[in-house]
Amino acid sequence: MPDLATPLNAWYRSTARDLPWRRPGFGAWGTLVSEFMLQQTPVNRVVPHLEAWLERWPTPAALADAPPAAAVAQWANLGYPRRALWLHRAAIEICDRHGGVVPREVDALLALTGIGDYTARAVAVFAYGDRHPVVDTNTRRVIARAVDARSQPGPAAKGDLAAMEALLPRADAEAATFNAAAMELGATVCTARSPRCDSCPIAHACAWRAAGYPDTGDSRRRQARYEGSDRQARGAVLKALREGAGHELPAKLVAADWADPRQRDRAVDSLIVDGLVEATDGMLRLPR
DNA sequence: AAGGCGTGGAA
DNA sequence: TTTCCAAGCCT
Repeated sequence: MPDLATPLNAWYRSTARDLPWRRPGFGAWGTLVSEFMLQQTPVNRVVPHLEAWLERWPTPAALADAPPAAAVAQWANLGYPRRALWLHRAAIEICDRHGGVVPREVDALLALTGIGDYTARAVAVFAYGDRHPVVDTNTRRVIARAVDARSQPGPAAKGDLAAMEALLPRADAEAATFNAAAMELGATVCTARSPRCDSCPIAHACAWRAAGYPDTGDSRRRQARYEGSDRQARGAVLKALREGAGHELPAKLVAADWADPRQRDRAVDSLIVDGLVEATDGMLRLPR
């Protein structure tokens, strides 16, 4: 396997996007919040919400002191609102277990609510500069192509970490840059559709290119249709509560115009199970 | 371990 | 219009 880090890191240093969480001294809390928001939400939509969030809650303690309803409401339309609830819980856990300081150890990060293999290592690497493999969907696609000569990655697997570890430079700082560079390449050049191989800094070393760009199939999961789904109904219920005064409304008025009333009720019930909604004597509200 | 979970922009 | 896709996590 040829060295990918030297050309990729050089490319990153000259062309990487200027993003808030890449500013020097951005801080571990900012990094943690950004990573929560970036879980399945595009970069461009995250940036303004991240800045507003950190202005309101500049520390884990500040968020931990707020009611969960405030976090869910501030999350606005970023999607997957359970992440707001999980981030709020993580802030409480950081205060309870770590004195209000975002932990540095991967195991401690993994033990926080809403943090998995990706986010734990992203914080340890990008906030603290430690040496770990950081593997997201971009990195998996870059490795699938450059190393495994496949057109698309398989489903996320534990072995992904070892595959990235094998490519990682020895020095901490170079390893951190390589982690970020692999993600950046996947996000801007080695994209899922229509990759820009002409502009790729590691095209000369790419196994997929050497093999003639074979279509090796696509094992990714298909997302269920959103229009008319329970998920869309949940979204409508939560949107109403977010925008209601005091994040509270008479149950009968919440998404009252939803076409299928039984689906609406099902959505409310599932939101209550998830802790995103509370019900008391005819009222629905975001969790206090 | 396969499926559920929001939202909006691009192709 | 429909489908795809986006710095995943949890159960």
